[in-house]
Amino acid sequence: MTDAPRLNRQVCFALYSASRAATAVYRPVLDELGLTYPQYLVMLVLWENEPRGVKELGEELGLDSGTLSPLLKRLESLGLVERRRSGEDERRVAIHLTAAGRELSGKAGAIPKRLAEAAGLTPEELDQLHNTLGRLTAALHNSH
Amino acid sequence: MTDAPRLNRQVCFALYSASRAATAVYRPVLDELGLTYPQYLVMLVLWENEPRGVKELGEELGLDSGTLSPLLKRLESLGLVERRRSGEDERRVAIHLTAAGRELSGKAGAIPKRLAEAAGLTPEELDQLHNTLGRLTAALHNSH
DNA sequence: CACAATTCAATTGCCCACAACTTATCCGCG
DNA sequence: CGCGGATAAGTTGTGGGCAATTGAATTGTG
Repeated sequence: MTDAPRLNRQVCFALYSASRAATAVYRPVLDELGLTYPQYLVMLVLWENEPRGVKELGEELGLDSGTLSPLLKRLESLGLVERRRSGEDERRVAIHLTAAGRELSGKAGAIPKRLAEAAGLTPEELDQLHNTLGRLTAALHNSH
Repeated sequence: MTDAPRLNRQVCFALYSASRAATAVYRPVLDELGLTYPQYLVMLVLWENEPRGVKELGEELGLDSGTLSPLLKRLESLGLVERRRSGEDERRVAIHLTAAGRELSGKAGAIPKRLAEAAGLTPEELDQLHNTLGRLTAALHNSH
């Protein structure tokens, strides 16, 4: 018996722990904006390009309508977003930013620095981590 | 303006995505055991050493009683675990494995290989990833 | 000894993740 | 044209995470 399985359990657990630790660092900052971390991710996508359909958002973030529909309703009730049924295709709901939603982008701009500061890694290590995680995620998705 | 903030958003999102992708790979295998991923983590800790108090489990896994109490009740109703109020300190609840809980360890032994196979990374890369994630998590926790 | 502060587990309430299902719309093909 | 399958979004139900609170037991201190 080698200890390989044990190492792998730790890689998986390490991912799970690191991810929760990262969102915990974001939490107090996002609290000031009144956003949760997944809501912040949705806003990031919209700040890049809007309007977007629910399905498009889901493809970017890897989330389904079961997660996004209520989340988007909350963003709408916060006044950051508007959901409009598409005229051309009545099945689609286009998510538009409101003026308040667009404004929030400014306040959010300083946020990512927090993680960089808290990470305790060099820029090279962060870059390599990003690269490895990207390949890992792609491989996991392709493994059925 | 550099694109550093953008890179960092991506590192954070990459962690979140990779973690979900990893648990998605585990899900079908764990389904056969009737466990969720966090339940599996609790069982892993118990297989190493039991009985354990709720707080001890929480420290190993970084979870609080709000998460663990209902999870442990589910494990108990599955017949894998028993919760016994400690005699010496009536505040504590000791989590014991049942015979069925101990048996499950055998079936679970082959699981970690799945992630290794699905990961598409070399053992060296996995090792380095594990190391980087460990340091990252520690730094994030120390950053208040 | 007595009382205040601490500790442990559980509970409540909110939000996310995801499977399974529903409803409405669209599109293609006979 | 009309119908059958595909597609978009929403709903329901289960199980995490996590903050805040509660209640019970223990510990520390005067």
